[in-house]
Amino acid sequence: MVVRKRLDYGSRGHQVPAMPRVPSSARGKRSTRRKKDEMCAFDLLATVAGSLLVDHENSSTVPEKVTAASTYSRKRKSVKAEQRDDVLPLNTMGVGNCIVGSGGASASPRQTNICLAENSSTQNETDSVLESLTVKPDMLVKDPLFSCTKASNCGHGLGGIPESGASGICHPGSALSLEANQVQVQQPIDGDTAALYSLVSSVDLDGRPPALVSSDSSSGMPLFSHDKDHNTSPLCHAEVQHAADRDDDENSSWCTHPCTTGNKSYMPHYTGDNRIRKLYASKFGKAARNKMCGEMSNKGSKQNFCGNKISTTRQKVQRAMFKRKKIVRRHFTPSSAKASGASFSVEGQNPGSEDYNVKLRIKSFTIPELFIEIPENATVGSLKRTVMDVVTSIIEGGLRVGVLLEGKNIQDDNRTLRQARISQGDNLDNIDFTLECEAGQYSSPGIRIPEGMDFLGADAMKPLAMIKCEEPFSETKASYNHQHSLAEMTMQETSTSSQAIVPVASPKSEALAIVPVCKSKRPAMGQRRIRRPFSLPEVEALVDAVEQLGTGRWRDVKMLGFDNTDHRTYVDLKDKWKTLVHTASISPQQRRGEPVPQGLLDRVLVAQAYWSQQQQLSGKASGQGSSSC
DNA sequence: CTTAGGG
DNA sequence: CCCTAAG
Repeated sequence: MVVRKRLDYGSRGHQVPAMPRVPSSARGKRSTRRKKDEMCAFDLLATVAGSLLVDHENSSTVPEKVTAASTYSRKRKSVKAEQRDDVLPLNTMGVGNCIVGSGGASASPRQTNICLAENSSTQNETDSVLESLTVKPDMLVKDPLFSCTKASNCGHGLGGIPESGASGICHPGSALSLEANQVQVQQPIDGDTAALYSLVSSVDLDGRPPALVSSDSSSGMPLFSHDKDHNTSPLCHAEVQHAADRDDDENSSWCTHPCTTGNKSYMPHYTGDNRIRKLYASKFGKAARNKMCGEMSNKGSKQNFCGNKISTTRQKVQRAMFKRKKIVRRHFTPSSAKASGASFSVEGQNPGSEDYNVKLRIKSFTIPELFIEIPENATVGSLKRTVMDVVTSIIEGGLRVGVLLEGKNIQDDNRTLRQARISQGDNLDNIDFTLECEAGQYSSPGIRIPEGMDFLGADAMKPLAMIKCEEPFSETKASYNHQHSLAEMTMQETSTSSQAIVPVASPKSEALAIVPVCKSKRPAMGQRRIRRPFSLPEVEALVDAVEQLGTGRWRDVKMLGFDNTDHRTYVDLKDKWKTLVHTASISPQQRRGEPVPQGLLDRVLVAQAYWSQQQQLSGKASGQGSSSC
């Protein structure tokens, strides 16, 4: 193997003497890092997809008019996860029940199931190419509470790394649908259309009914003000429990102090000045920036706001390194989600009076047009995760609820349900809801499952998926069908209007699919790369390379052992070495993650000791001008 | 762009 | 894995 050397590396010898055994003392300094509470896709899905029951029991306590505006935008809250036991694995690929994102050591068991239902008859089920299949996350929650499960590590599959490799593409006609728990809300039958919107909308982003929003006095970060009108609408009887959305299993080795890892002794609320600034800047700042991007570009005022994001040239450079071989070929069109199959049942209807009970249920929630490019050896788990990320991205952007009566969109929010004839029994079967991306917030036009993830073969639960944004113009697109092309062209042509809503014929839904096109040049700017734990072969390669080259030449280490691995930068390798040294220096009981063979760890310690000694010596030598050793 | 080191 | 100062 040839190591290309830089010119300025001429002086150092590369021969590797026998390495002395030296007791290790290296102990990386570490710190606890709390993973951002990210909204779990499952929360979101359950939220959006929650069956809706409109019940008119206590109409007397209900304000006559509830406007949509009063409950539209809610602070997103996570809903306490409940264990569910009726997951419905429908994976037709025979993979069975696959949990996307294991809960790890988190306190509450959380899991997410996304089932893949195959709709197309054209694919080969025996190979593992997830091609042309219908992605259908299917979730059932049995009880009427607003319960949901979640994958504790979901939500941060962002910031993908482009990679070369063949990819398959999910059939554009894929539909993503789910059924979820029920949310009961009470609603006067004579309420406004807006009130109906509100009820649907109120279970949207936070998974909490509006009436309960303000009750969360214990919520951790009171950074957002609650809605003022929270008490104006005691309509919801959904029992919603909330809890901080933890990410307990996100104990990245490079950011977790050994003392704090085992016990989740995080300090969620502690923030020193600096820390608070940083946290705020990096997390909310980023989020805010992203939002700003969407909003500002929506208004066409400062489209390049995002592009000009404060970023040092170094960062750009470093990121550019990842972009070099970008071959992202997944495309996802976040079309509007249509809550289809809404069915109504009417109880005790009393047409003459204002007292009828109307039960209204959204049975499923469909997101048509999911384009996912999938490499040959992607796993089912990776696909699930991808879908999760996609859906999260969609829903996080905010959703707008529309009400369709007999296919016609009811625009007037102030009309009463009666006026809108929604109260009439004979057309209750013809009500649909639409959920549309709010303000074109969707920010992940590219998504991709990296290939080559399963070095060890088996872990379908690894968080493999990643979302990757790319410039719409960059490379040749894989050949999609017309529909895709249309969406794609649309994206390119509406560059100034990320809010543009483009009708796209959807094979799966008779209704018009509305595609809010969000096209910002760099939608995922600032997205964190997905965490990809080093596999054993990778570790071996790293150790090999470091043994030969030493610890100060990470670029060469990369070239020696990871030259064809785009997603590992030399910084990554350096970091991994750091963690390896740390891992090797702690007791095996304290180690987490994929166990590294002790033999390898021993080599790590030896190499580390040797090369650090070499560095010291060379430092001395150069300091003293001349010295031989 | 690379390294080194803190977060 | 991110960020950044410093070569």
